[in-house]
Amino acid sequence: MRIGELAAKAGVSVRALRYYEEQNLLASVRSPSGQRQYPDSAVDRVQWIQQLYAAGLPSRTLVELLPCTLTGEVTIELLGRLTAERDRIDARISDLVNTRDRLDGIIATVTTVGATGRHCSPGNSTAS
Amino acid sequence: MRIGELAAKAGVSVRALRYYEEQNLLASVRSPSGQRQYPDSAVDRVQWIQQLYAAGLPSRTLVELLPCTLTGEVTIELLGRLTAERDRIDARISDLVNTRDRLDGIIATVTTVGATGRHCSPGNSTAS
DNA sequence: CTAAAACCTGACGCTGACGTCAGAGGCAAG
DNA sequence: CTTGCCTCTGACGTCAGCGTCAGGTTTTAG
Repeated sequence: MRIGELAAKAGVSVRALRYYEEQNLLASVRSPSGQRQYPDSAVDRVQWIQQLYAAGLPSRTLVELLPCTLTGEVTIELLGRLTAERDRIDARISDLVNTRDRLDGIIATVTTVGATGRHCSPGNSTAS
Repeated sequence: MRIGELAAKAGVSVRALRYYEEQNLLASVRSPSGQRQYPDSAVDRVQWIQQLYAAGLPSRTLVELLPCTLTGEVTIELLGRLTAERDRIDARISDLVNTRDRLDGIIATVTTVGATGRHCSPGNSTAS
């Protein structure tokens, strides 16, 4: 498939795909005229890249870890990096849960509310 | 307290605090000579700001939501924004858990490893 | 009193993951 | 053959949350 189709299927922009190639995250075979050709498997790969980006991993890290997350072959250093990143994600999860719970607490104190634009505060459930 | 002390106590840079003020996230009283003065409560406030930043909320959103997360007073629209952000954080947590689990799966297939620099793959537990 | 440390206001620099525009070539349809 | 969409390679623009430097004032320690 060509780049436009891959972009559509993976839900990213064409620019993003060319950027991934620039970062050595995604390879392509070139047609005689220079157009990029991708196998079907590229869709999953791109989505996995997106997921790791969303987890906060920068492209440098992805360059190192992406191959082994797909082949399952890894050196012991890479395994260390892998578990380290996993732990960092774990930590971020904890932080987010913490923040969400705190927001929930705040929301709970002002749950009972009047009409649009009205003011409300903790003791304002059925306003006088 | 002055800005340097606040920075130290809150664990952020002086520059960050001035930036927060620029973004109307953190107010200060000025001494006659123009130096910023903060109350003790500013430490908690700054840490809360940091936590919300870490949760992915941009400063524009913080400007709207920060006051009511501290006073408990909120309009119904703000309550909507508040729960919306909570839900977005929830979604991010789900994504991260998903990613972490996938990484865990990958790590599990290569857990038993040999010496530094050695190669390993799923069936390589007690290498020959 | 003086030197160091802390503070001030601009204002430009940085990083990362792209967006976007320019200018040119490819490719199937009518 | 030309219309129109897709693709190509640069290369500069963007945005956010600060870092950092310049050049000057204020506060503090000795």
